[in-house]
Amino acid sequence: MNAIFDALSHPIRREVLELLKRGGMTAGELADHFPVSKPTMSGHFAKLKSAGLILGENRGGTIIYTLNLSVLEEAVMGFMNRVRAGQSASTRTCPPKGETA
Amino acid sequence: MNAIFDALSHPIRREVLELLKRGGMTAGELADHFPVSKPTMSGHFAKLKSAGLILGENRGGTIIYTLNLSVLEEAVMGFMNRVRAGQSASTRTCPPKGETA
DNA sequence: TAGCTATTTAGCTAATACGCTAAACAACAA
DNA sequence: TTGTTGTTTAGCGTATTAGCTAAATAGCTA
Repeated sequence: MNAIFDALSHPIRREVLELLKRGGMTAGELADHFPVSKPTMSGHFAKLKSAGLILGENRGGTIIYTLNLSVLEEAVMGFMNRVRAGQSASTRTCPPKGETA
Repeated sequence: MNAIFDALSHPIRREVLELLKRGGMTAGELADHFPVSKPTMSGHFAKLKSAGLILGENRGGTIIYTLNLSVLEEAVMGFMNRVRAGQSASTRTCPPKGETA
């Protein structure tokens, strides 16, 4: 939980997650999207990875990072549900089961 | 966006939001739930307030904080939708409109 | 082997964040 | 006015974070 929200607190790291939504990208490709050095980006990747939000696959010299969406979903939606618990239907994200949207 | 995710990065601040889900509480009531000093809690309230996540109403000497859920919803769900965009139906949070859950 | 590309690690600086105590401020009661 | 309660502000110490450059590591190609 903590590591995940910590990881989400930096705008570059949130944007990395967005870039990965369509599939894997190499560390270099990702780094090229941001105006900071590659070592700095490597630190951001490390934080995202240790939070479990991305996975790194080593493909001979280059590393392909992919989004681990389920971990993000579970942490963020779990928190939102805890904050919303007991709220009225008007603020629910989804309709109750068995009802039409 | 940034201020909101920054505010969410500290576990005490997330828990404050959860405590406020059922209604307003005074700064002192909130502070009593945590093992840190009141000045420290005051700093956490200030951060939550400047992010727009809570509102403080001054009722003669004591301050009542309330959750501003819509700001939290908009930021967090907005981000989740950006990260999910283009994902398959199996990972969607809600069923498409007009379908039964 | 050497050389090239991709990425991380090491080491540093500067800025930010979090905690504390003591003091200040505001509202109310005696 | 004095005291009491509730809360924030001021000031400080320490830890963490984010950025940099330079160097190290890993894998490929020739």
